[in-house]
Amino acid sequence: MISSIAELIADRIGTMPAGERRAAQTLIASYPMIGLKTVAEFSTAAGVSSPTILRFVARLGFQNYPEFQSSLQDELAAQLQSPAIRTLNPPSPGGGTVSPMLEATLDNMRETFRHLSDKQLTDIAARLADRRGKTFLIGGRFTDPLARYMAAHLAVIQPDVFHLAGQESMWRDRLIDMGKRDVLVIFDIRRYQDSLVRFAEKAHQRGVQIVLFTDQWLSPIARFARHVIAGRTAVPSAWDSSAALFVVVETLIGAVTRQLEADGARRIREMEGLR
Amino acid sequence: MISSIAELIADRIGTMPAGERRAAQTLIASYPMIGLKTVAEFSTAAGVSSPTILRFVARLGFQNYPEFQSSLQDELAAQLQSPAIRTLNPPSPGGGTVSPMLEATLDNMRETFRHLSDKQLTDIAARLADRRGKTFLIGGRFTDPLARYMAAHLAVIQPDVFHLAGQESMWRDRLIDMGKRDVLVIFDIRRYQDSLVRFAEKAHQRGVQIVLFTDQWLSPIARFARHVIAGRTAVPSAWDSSAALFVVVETLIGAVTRQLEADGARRIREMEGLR
DNA sequence: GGAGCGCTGTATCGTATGTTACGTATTTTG
DNA sequence: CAAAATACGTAACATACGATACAGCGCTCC
Repeated sequence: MISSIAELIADRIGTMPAGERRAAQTLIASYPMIGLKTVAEFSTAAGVSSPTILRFVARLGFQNYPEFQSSLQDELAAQLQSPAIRTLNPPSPGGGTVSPMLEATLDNMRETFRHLSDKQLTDIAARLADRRGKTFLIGGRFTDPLARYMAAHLAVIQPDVFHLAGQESMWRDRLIDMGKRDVLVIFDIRRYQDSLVRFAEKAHQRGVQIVLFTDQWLSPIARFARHVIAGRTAVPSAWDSSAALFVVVETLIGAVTRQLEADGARRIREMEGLR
Repeated sequence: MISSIAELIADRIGTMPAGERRAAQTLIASYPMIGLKTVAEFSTAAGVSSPTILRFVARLGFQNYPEFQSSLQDELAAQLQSPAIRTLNPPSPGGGTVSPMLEATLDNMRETFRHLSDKQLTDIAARLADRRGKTFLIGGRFTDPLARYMAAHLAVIQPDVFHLAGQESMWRDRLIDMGKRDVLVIFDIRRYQDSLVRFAEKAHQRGVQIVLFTDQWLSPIARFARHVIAGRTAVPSAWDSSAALFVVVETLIGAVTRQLEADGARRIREMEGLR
């Protein structure tokens, strides 16, 4: 079974004429980067002419050069999605139901945070800690618990935190309370819910700043969002995993808490007194 | 020091207008593959126009689009040569908010699963998949979302799944419906809630099998529980972390789903039909 | 409420890129 | 050794890609 272009080349390099063989060798030598550049660059790097490069990719079975490049890109993408850690850490023995799931989840978290800068998080935290406006949270079918979780914590350290739950008509009417200074935190992963998209759009029209938690494919709500957090969700299971997003939520809760330290502490003490 | 384009984006995304920010977000979401494609593909993926993409790369400091692509390619090449060193998000200096939190969370998960045998999980999954009895789920102040999350998933693949919410008096009365064949899943971490303990005790007296999700210090409910899952919760934050428990929940959901494969699949198809 | 500014998309343009045709060189075969 | 076939490069071509000018729109600030 031939799965990569590199293998394909190794398979056919024997039957190639001299010029094309040089092309093949230079591609293998710095695989696959040269193949992503232009035909002209490729040809000079290999010391042959452009048509030779084109004949080379044609011999590999591609209709044209762009198709060849797309194939290389797909390969790269697949390679990048399964982080090196997985190949370095042997697929832990036993192979029960636990390990693959856990490993994938850990990878997801690392990947998610790799694409998430410290600055972005502190920006969002600052926005959430800004007490001039209200904070609304809402989630989809399976992600609403995340919204609840976040709301439960934020509500402890600051006022005006509202989790939008129940019937759609219920929270749709809350739009009337939302304005420019307010923040709407939305959780929406595949399959994206129309009702949420509509809600986000209307909120956006009212000037509400939207913080979106979604998957790597980005919910259409990203159109309206001020901040987008894209978490990895793929795991060897029938379901998508929200664990990475969950960890981001906890991180954010921690960051907001730190920013509200002074006020928050007093508030918490008061609360304790009320219990 | 800014070494990667991803960092560059994170640094400037705050100062970008809406359209360019969408470009930035889509690039980050599937970094860096989109950036290697054509402007047209990039723009449609981001839902903006081509000029916006070009303005975006210009704002990042590149003279033109090809220069931007070359830069991405160089980054990729460097990354591929030393897979072990992932330079995207450097171990944030100055002890940022991200790293310690994430590291602690990952450690928690590894520790949690180290003390959790495959057998224990499959046992619990089997119990939950047993359709002769009903399944009730309930959680504490901050862990109730976990119960909801689990309930939302289980309810899709089997009938008789109930999340106990609302006023204490509401779910206390549901005790009347619980019997020997039923399972009660309880989430309770510090500070343990008296109301939950009392509820668990009464359920236990009625012969209900209790599955307890708690922290490493074990809620008093462990006395009555048939299965106890102890997750690590310590993180460098003002709050405890439920992330490890969350991952266990997802793992369990996956395991139950697998056990109910045959029935579950038909059930899901039926549900799809109803939508 | 009006004027100004900044952002965004449409339409157009120039050009770099991939592609092809053709002539020359090189190798192969009878 | 001659003749044919194959391989390769040069040069012209067409397409599609990135770049730019311009107009419409919304927003902010007087």
